[in-house]
Amino acid sequence: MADNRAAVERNGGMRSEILFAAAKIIVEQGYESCTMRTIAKMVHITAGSLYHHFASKEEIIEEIMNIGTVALLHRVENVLSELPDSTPFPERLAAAVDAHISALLRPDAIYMRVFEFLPPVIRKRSAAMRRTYANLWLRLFEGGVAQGFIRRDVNLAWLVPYAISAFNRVPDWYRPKSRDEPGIASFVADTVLRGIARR
Amino acid sequence: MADNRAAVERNGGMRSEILFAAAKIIVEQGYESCTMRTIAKMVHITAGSLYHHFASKEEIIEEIMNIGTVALLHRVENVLSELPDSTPFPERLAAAVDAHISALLRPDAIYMRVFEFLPPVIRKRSAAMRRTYANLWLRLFEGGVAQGFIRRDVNLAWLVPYAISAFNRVPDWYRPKSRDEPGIASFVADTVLRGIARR
Amino acid sequence: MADNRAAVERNGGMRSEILFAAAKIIVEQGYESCTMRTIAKMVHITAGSLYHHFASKEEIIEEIMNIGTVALLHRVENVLSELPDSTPFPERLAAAVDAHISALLRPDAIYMRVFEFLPPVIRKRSAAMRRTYANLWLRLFEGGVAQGFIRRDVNLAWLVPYAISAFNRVPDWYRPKSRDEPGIASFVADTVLRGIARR
Amino acid sequence: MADNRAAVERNGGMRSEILFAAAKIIVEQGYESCTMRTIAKMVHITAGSLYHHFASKEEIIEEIMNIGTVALLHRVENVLSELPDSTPFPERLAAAVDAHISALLRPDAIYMRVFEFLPPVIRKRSAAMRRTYANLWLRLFEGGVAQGFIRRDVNLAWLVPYAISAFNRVPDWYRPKSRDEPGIASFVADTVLRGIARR
DNA sequence: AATGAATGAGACTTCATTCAT
DNA sequence: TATGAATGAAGTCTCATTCAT
Repeated sequence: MADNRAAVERNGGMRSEILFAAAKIIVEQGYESCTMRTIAKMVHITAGSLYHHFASKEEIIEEIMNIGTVALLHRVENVLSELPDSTPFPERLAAAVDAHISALLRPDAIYMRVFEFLPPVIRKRSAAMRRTYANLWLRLFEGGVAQGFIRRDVNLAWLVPYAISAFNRVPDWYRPKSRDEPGIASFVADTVLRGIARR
Repeated sequence: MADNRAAVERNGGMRSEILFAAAKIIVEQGYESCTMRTIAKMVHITAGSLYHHFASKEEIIEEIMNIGTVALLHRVENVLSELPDSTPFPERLAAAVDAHISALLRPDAIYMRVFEFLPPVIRKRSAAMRRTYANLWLRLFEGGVAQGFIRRDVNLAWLVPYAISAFNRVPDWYRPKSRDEPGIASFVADTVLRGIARR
Repeated sequence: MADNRAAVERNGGMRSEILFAAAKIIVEQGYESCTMRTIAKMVHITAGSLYHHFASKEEIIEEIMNIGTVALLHRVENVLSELPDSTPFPERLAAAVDAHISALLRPDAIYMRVFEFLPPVIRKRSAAMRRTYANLWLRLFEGGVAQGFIRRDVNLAWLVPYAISAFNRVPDWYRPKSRDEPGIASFVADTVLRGIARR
Repeated sequence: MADNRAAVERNGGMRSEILFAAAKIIVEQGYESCTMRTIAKMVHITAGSLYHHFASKEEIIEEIMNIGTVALLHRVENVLSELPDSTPFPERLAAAVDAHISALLRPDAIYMRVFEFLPPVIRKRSAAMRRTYANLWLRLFEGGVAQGFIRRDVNLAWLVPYAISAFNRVPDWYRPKSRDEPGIASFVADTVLRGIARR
């Protein structure tokens, strides 16, 4: 459930193996190294055989991108929806930031990290879904404003992409020491919260 | 002087024309579109002729990457060094953030923006120089701590890459309305400062 | 009976469905579009399943080609054999030309039209059968000579392929206006007859 | 001047070598055998190198097709324009038929024969030029009608494609015995003329 | 019979690079 | 310096065919 790899695996083992292999290559070696040949080699078939499972390379990449985006969206949505409605904003924010960042940091959360490695041209294709995700955060912050936790002069239209882009880059520079070190998500959530808090 | 194009121009006009062309292509069309042929076409020579100026494509890319990093480094260094030593940390931070972000947002600051478009494999080659830049920010923040503006519990080893990566992504989502709108850099500097401030 | 689809249907419905599908694709979309996959899709099976009915693509194509040639041969033979032996040559010629051309023009006469769409390499394989068909026409014309309707100086060895190739191309350029317009066959028969007639 | 290979050769030896090689393969082995690799092999370069001379395979094929069509058009046009205006229709027809057919029969007239080997989809691209050629023949026949050599009831809209398609197929079946045997063109011209003649 | 997955060859094309001129 | 032609590797993709299930 770290990402929906399990869900994918239900139908067509090879199909999900291919998606996983491609995602792994992208995150570990970069988008340029992700060719039909390298993907095929990783799942022990030939490049041509990939076309029995996907119509094109584009389809593979797009599917990976969407899996990752949807997984991230669902994960944060779920975490927030499990909190009582009465939960104060700081706690909600901490939970959401933790959901986002700790998801990215899991060694098996390949799909969610893919997006950051894709060339801009391709990224644009998931613009709609990314906007949905951004809206989730916007509503979260709007709740914070309504509850009086956020200064009224904070421009939420800037805050949302600023925050999300900062979250997304954490795996680039953060090397966890112990597997469950919670510190980094707290640090980020705390820094963001104080950055926009009233008082 | 937005970046050190002038400096480059000293040794051979064509050489710098090539670098500029390659950088422009990368930022405007993506790394994938930056081939020896597209570069050559932009400077009105043939692909083969590029090899009279550079030993390989790698050399071109690497040089661009370094130019950008060095330019950014010098820019922020200069801004900070022009401030009196007595300048309080908040002001220094604001100046540095503004230097970094507004540099990236200038339409002609091609070199500095290149880095974000390069594949990870290539990016790694400028790790040393990026570390130098990170150290500049580390010293800045350490000053803030020494002056008592930053909480002692803030992990600067996390803060620096967190902040820099957030800065670098601003051009991805921020579309300036008027040419000289200063708001975005202030917003970022302010949010960061409050995020780490004592009290 | 326009072609011998009925005869084919005796052994195995699927077998003839495949042949018909392949012929249809060739005539309507061109030989290049006729792949094992496109054939399979048209008969609602998979490409691999085709091999339960035919040993190879070659076999399919060759069979179609032969069906068409044989169908044409039989059709013209039948028309001629139904005429009384006393029928004068001009009438026999008109009947034969009509049989050939109007067969090609029928929307359902797929098999007979296939030949003109096949690459030369493949066409050559039906050379023997085509020669048989040519001989039919040769005998027809020899009858015309014997009856004194054809000038003695006409080289029948040239006339036969010249005429047949002209007939075969009619569907390329002739677009019938009404379904039963008989004009085109008459035109061709008339032009050929006058072209070789005595006096 | 049999075709404009000479003219082509003036600019870029390799370019015309490629065109000639491709045309040769198409006529001798069929369109299916004409791949970038077979073309390249014939001119002793690699497949990739072909792209220094042509942007795509399509460009090569189209150029060949046009060279052939134009060459045929010019050839017949020239022959007719060299005849005095007073030349009676039968003589004009004989000259035109001879120009067309004997051109096709020359061993070096590769380009002009290519058209008949191309798949319909590709042929359509030269429809305009082929129409121009058809118009040339239409005017020729209209002259015959005006001079009273052709029966008024002959449908010229049918006659033109009927005749041209018959001419084009001559190389398929006619094997010249001596190099300059003129018989076949006379035979065809004669047969056509009598086929449509008044009286 | 039928399928779905796989294959290996080969299709067109692009790329960084080399080198004689 | 600059070029234009060439290369070899690699890219995506299609095809006829095979075979265990």
